[in-house]
Amino acid sequence: MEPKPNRKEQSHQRIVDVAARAIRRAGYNGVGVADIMKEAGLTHGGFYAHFASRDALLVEAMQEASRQSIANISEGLAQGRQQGLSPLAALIESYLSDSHLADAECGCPVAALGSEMPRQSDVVRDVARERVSALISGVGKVMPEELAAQASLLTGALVGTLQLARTLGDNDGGKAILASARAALRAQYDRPATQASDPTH
Amino acid sequence: MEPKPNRKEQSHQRIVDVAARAIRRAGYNGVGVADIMKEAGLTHGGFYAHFASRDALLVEAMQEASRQSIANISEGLAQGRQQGLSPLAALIESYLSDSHLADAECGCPVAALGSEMPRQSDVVRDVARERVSALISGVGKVMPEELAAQASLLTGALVGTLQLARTLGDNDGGKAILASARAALRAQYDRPATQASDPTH
DNA sequence: TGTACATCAGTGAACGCGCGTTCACTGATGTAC
DNA sequence: TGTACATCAGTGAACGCGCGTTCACTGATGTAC
Repeated sequence: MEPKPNRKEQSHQRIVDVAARAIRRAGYNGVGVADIMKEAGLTHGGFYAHFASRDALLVEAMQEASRQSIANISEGLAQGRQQGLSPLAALIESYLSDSHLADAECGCPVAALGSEMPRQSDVVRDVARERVSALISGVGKVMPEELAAQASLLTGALVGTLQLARTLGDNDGGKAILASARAALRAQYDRPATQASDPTH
Repeated sequence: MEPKPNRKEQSHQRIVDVAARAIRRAGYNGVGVADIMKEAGLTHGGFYAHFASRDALLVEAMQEASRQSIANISEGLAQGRQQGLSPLAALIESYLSDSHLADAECGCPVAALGSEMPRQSDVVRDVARERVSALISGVGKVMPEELAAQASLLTGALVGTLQLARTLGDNDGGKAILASARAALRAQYDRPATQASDPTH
């Protein structure tokens, strides 16, 4: 299928990789085209041979960031399984981990960019919407069936709690919030014998 | 104490009011000094007679936005009480209401700016931290005592869920998430006879 | 294997624009007499 | 009540800078013979 990427494709991928990290570190508006090209070992003039516009790069960067984040989460689930955790417990522990607090650059783009997504141009917002929907349904697949109706709430809780912790700081303040949220979520969702709750009430 | 604001104080307050809405609508970087002054009926040249820098305005705008948001939430609690809701149920219903989804400009600044807060300059980030802490403790005061340990998790859930809904859009997609989150939260937290859960497990 | 040439990824100077900030000036407000 | 003057909030032109974008050019890659 994809035998060996040629020189241009390698450069393209390098730019997208750099941008995927840059937007999570500094926000959609936080890094310019010239910075990204420089970090990729190129000069800014060549940018438009790879992308029609800055927005077009943001779209690819969002997709790449999601790909990386999904891989990270999958790895967290696998590690949790080895430790005897349920998939849901492993998700909670890895998403709300101290390392995810500290390393936004390689973490979930929805948490890193949540409040900025509604304000982006149409193409960027479209891909953001898609990544949010995918995150919610991914979280839902990790939950036991009788709790699936709470997938969007749990997703919101994970994303929001991480943001609050990051605002308080990568120190005791932020870590304390994560620890308390992990404990509360596991007490709620991850009891061995879960009595089904009725969300329609 | 404050008998009657003179002309300059009136202008100052008008600029801060405009900015408090602008940052929630367009983000910290979304509106320039000139735009804000224009919307306040002034020209941009006079700005630095009121503020030492753009950042100084952002600090005051954050505080004003929080003041307004706290007033809105208090009003929601009062309305909920009239309808026979518990304080916690009223908070959930008003924070995750369709009108809060649609009207970010007048809503909670933590939800509107959550992912951008960690990236601001020191002074802006300091006030953001303070507002986040105040929001968490405010949420805690509305919760029954045995659930107080979950204040930061619930705050994260409210903030994150609203952001996800806003990204999906002020339409069926966003509204559906809010409705499901309201139902799930009230089923979890707002049962008439709450059996205390043990978050320390 | 070696040479001639076409292709094309990347370079770097330049553009127009909007931003935060500065400053000399204006014109209204309010006080002194 | 009316005039003269000081104060000061607000004006608008100008600044330097960084951004996204364009484009003529360079130099390396790879194919044809």
